[in-house]
Amino acid sequence: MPPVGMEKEYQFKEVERRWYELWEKSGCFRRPESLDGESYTIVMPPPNVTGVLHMGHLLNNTLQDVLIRRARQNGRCVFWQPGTDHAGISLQVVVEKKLIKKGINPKELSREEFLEYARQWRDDHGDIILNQLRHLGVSCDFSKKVHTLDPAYSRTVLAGFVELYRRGLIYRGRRMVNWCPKTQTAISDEEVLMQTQKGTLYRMRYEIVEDPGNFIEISTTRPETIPGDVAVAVHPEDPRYQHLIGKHARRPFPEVQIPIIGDNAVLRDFGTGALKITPAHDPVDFAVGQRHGLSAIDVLTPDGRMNELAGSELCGLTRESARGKAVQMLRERGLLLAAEDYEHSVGISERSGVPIEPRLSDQWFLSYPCVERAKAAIQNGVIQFFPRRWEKTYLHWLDNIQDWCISRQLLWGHRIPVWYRRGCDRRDPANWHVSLVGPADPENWERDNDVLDTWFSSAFWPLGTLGWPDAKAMAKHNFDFFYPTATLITGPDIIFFWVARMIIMSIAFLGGDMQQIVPFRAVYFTGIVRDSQGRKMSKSLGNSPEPLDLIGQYGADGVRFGLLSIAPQGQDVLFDSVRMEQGRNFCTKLWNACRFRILQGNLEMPPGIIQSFMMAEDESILHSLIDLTQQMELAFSQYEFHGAVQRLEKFFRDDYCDWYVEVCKTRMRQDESQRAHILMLQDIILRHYLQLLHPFMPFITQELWHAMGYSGDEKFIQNVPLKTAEQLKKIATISPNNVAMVAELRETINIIRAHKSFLGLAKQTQLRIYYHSENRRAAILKYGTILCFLCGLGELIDVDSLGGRPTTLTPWGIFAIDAPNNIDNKQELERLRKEIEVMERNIANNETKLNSKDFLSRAPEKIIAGARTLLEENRDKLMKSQKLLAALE
RNA sequence: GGGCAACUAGCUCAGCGGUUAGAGCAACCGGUUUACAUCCGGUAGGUCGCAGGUUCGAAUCCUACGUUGCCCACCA
Repeated sequence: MPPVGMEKEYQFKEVERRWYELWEKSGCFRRPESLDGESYTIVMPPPNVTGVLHMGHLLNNTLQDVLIRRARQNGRCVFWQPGTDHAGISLQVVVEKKLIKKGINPKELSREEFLEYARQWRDDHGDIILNQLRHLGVSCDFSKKVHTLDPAYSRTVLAGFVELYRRGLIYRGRRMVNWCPKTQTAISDEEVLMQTQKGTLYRMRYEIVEDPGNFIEISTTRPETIPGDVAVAVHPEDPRYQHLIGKHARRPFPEVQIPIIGDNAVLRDFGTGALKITPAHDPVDFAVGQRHGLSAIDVLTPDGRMNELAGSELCGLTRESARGKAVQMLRERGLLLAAEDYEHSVGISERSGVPIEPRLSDQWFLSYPCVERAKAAIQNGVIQFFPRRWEKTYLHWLDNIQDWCISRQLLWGHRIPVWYRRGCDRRDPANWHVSLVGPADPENWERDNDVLDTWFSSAFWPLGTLGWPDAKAMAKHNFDFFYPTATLITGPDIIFFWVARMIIMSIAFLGGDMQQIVPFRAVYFTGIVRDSQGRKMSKSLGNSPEPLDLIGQYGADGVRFGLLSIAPQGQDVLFDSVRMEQGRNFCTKLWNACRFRILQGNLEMPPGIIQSFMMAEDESILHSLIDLTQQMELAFSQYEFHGAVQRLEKFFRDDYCDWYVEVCKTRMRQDESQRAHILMLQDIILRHYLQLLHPFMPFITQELWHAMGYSGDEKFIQNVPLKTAEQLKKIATISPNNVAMVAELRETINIIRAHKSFLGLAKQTQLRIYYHSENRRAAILKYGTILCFLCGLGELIDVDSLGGRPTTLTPWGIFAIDAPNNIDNKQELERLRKEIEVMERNIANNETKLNSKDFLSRAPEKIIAGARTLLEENRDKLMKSQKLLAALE
């Protein structure tokens, strides 16, 4: 097929738009209908419908797309599952705010009315991120998109709940939970962020009832909870207070007698060593209360205000203002002894940013199943983490795992599939109905108003998207073929929220061999994208670039390549738009190199290597290509994309463009007969290189694949089988001697270039160069033209004596540029002296080493031999350099 | 309080027991003989955080310390 014309400039915008459209239209991102060979599945971490596309999405989805496209090249049966998450609390907050703006009070709406608004909002905004990701070139199967609130996926989630309940792992209980007073729902431990805050530690005293006029001193940071005190606790073995145990203290407001008790939970050396016990508002106190049969007095309302039990003076105040008021009341009563500045940790609700309130309430909890097996999956390597260090974090979490509060007092989400018998005690399990379909006589039942934690629903993501647990749906989705998925790409910040829970649920619900039931075989944890100064990207700092603008400016390929080039495995990425620019520049380079090949004309010969035309530099570039291919194979097996893109670029710029193509120019000028052979080799190299590069830069490689006429029957490069390094080796015989000789030639050229630069002769292109060589005369003769061309010199002349000219030492002999007599060789002299100095030092070091008995007796033979060779080489080189120096001086 | 990571050239990072520690960017010098100035050639720049130890040999392994970042933790 004749190559189509190529424009002088690469128009990435037009190219990227055109190919993406073609790809989608052709359905080549779709999960194949016929299931041939091995599957390769990735589930995309579903973006929140409330989310905004950010740099993290770009990095994450680039990595997934790289793996997916490479898998297609390797002939795998690929399925990349996209989707969106309903984002429970986050969406509810957004919609409530919007309603209030419109003058609608969300609290006055019925459940259904509110949900209608919420659904509308989701339908309007939910797919924005997925659509934006198309600009990045993601090749997921959009036709299989799943949303966590889709009816089918909802059934998965609720079926999971029902089954866990049936197994006795989900239970309802009145327990201390993290309460968010702002959103007024319980949240899980993982959603509480501990923050150090400056506060005040108050020292106060309660009077001993049995011993009027005497007091017990107590430390607290929360005087506003005094009305909830039901006891004072001391350590049972604390000699200061032992005698008070069994007596009573007078709680100041509302005034009442409370017992003084002994409990081991009290730390003797903290504060005064006496602790006020407020079971309704502190987890430790709650435990103490349980042990001593104390009641709990809840003095707060759900929105964080004091209630009537707090007494008339405090009732109605917020937590914060009640604290000030309580301090004032203590002072008035002469009970406040001190108020010291105090730094301590406070739990903050991740979602709303306000301090959480430990609160006693009726909630649904999950006792995690299969914890030991979930640990084993990592320990035995059934699931591999990249980088490995996250394994420890994961295992540590599972070692200390607590039951999970999964109910949320929200409207937006999967409503808990539990019904309570109307008018009966909801705490009695006899009055519960738990099922997917609900009770047969619904009129006698009321459904639980709560919904499930969003993370509970995402725990089923790899299962539910493939139809689990419905047998028909699973068959339709070819569950058995596509499960387990290959690699999960996500951030380490959700290792507990999501990764661990998916592993647990999958193991809990699927039976059989661990290899077959884990949700994925590898997890790659990305770093966080930060700004160039290492700060987190945030709206308020204004340091977060707009992803779509970046793509518009540098092209999707440029952005992908740039991002990967600065994203070492598991390390944070310091964003720098200069890198995107480099990515774009590399596209231009690639474009020009291919354009140059096209300008050389069509190739009329059938493909295949003609050994008789093969020259050392051909073998050398093929060797580099094979080496690159091998490195790519290794990189993919180790998830080392950062190094991979750097190697790809280095090969292309240094080995192919700046070396091989330049050599070819000379050769073709010298000898037209080689033309076809050279062009064919370039085609072989470019063709394979485009394939290697394709996962990273899908658009330009596709465009060039087409423009270069490589497409043949298969229009899309991603579907063309990629040759392995082993297969490549078969296309030609490569002699290591020839490769080594080319390496010497390249080094010789580098040295002569530097020499010329040192002498300030860069502008002179027609100067002659003299040489004297002991054993490389034939090679120099053969490659003379190339050498002159690449060094920008005129003519090469073999001489016995180089006279007094400034000379330089290369692997191929001594070279001397025919410089004007008055040339300033000061710099060259200096360089030579420095080089001699370094060499002398090295020789001395090496001699010492080789004179050491210990070294000779203990070091391996190979190392000793290496040291000997090096010493000899250096001595020889030193001798020659000294001669050169003498001649120059 | 416990844990994890990082510390190598001005910046971002490779190297993770064996010859003289590398790359990209930035800096500096120089270059357009028709693929490419979105390019090419060259130069300079490092006692590998600090102190010990193991070893014939340490940037690399061990220990302590320092600095920074992150995670976990119910001292009120």
